[in-house]
Amino acid sequence: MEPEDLDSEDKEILSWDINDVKLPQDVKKIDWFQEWPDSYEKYIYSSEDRSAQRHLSSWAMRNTNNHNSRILKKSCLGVVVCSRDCSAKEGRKIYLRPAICDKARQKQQRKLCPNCDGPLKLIPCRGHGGFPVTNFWRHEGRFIFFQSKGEHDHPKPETKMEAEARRTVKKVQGASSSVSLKLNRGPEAKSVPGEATSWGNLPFNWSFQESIHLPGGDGGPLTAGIPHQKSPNEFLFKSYGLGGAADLADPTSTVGPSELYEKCKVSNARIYGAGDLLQPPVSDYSDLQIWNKSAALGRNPLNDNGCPSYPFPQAGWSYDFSPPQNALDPLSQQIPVEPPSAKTGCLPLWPSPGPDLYEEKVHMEFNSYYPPTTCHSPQEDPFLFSYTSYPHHQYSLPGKSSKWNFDEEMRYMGLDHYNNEMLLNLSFKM
DNA sequence: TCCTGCGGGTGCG
DNA sequence: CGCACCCGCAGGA
Repeated sequence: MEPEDLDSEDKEILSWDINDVKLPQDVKKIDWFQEWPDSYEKYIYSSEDRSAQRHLSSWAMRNTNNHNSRILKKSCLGVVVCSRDCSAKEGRKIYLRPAICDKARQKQQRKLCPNCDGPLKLIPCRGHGGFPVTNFWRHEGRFIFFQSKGEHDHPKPETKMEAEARRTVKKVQGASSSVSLKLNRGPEAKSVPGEATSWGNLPFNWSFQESIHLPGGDGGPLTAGIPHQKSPNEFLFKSYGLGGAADLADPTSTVGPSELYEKCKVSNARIYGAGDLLQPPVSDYSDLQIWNKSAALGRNPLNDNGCPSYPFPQAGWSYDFSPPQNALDPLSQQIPVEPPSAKTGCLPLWPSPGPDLYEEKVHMEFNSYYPPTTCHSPQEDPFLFSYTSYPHHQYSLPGKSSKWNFDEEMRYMGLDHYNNEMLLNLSFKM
């Protein structure tokens, strides 16, 4: 949003503070959920945004009692690193997610580095005047107001899901090292040549996206040349094992951040709908086919399944179509959509998917098990599968998925399935 | 077992 | 008074 485009009303909406007695209610633009809010940022989410409802953040944020039941305050715990500063494969650093629970965190710090068995150490966050960065959440009417104070002065930890998946895998590994991975593979699953096959390799094959140091980078989180810090392709890399798209996914690739982002745009475009690139031709109604198909089922194909069910179209609401600064919550991020309107003159989502791509999408939606949500976040979107050309990952979830129909998938896709999916993908990486 | 939110309580500036 | 932080509790996954 350009400042000069702001009218006084917009300015008023932007000038709120989380502590204000009265927060703006005439909100015209709700924000994409920000997984990695940093600096002094404010966002207004829909009260139906599941990620916002859960006050999620990929930073390790713990609850802080501010003795104000109206405003939830959370403070950052920093990141757990290897005190030996060891490096995993491809020079990736170990940035673990601090446990939120105090006891669990103490326990965590007694554990050893999963890479080198060295002691772990917690780097506290001191990004807010020497104190941890704080996030504030406040539910007000149809909106959830978010405000962050401070700038994280440490690398990003694993995301919550990565940490959970790592724990899960570790548990599985400990419980039965002889369990055949075949149990987790669908009949169509194929191992990818060159992939490691040990569970023990897991974390270093996928979970340390934050330590990815692109050539020319500053060694910190991905920022240079990229307006957000975590591209969907990073997620694809770590969770979907898109090793086939080496130049996109491989953190050791010589592709620089800007180039990477340019390449990302292709697959991001549909989702983020950002800028000129993302404006689909008005004549392109292929997405509406999906919409209509699903409308027949009485649900919004783009945000159903426990994702915010925005009244769609929602008069008077729109989303900022600039790219989110952070990756979306893969869990439940709705895709902010705006119906075709005189205002934007464009359709909300993918830029210009041709018929073939559309067909592929439909095929995958109905015939393949795919990342379990129809909240098509960039990370999960089956469309990205088509773009990223990685057919190996069209597999079926044994048993359960075989009886799923479209409607059930819409209904049931959630974190658990997501995690299942992650594990399935992990198995491909190993 | 851990996450999350709540709230009582303490200490500091 | 605001803030950071400790602690325990409860509900949930």
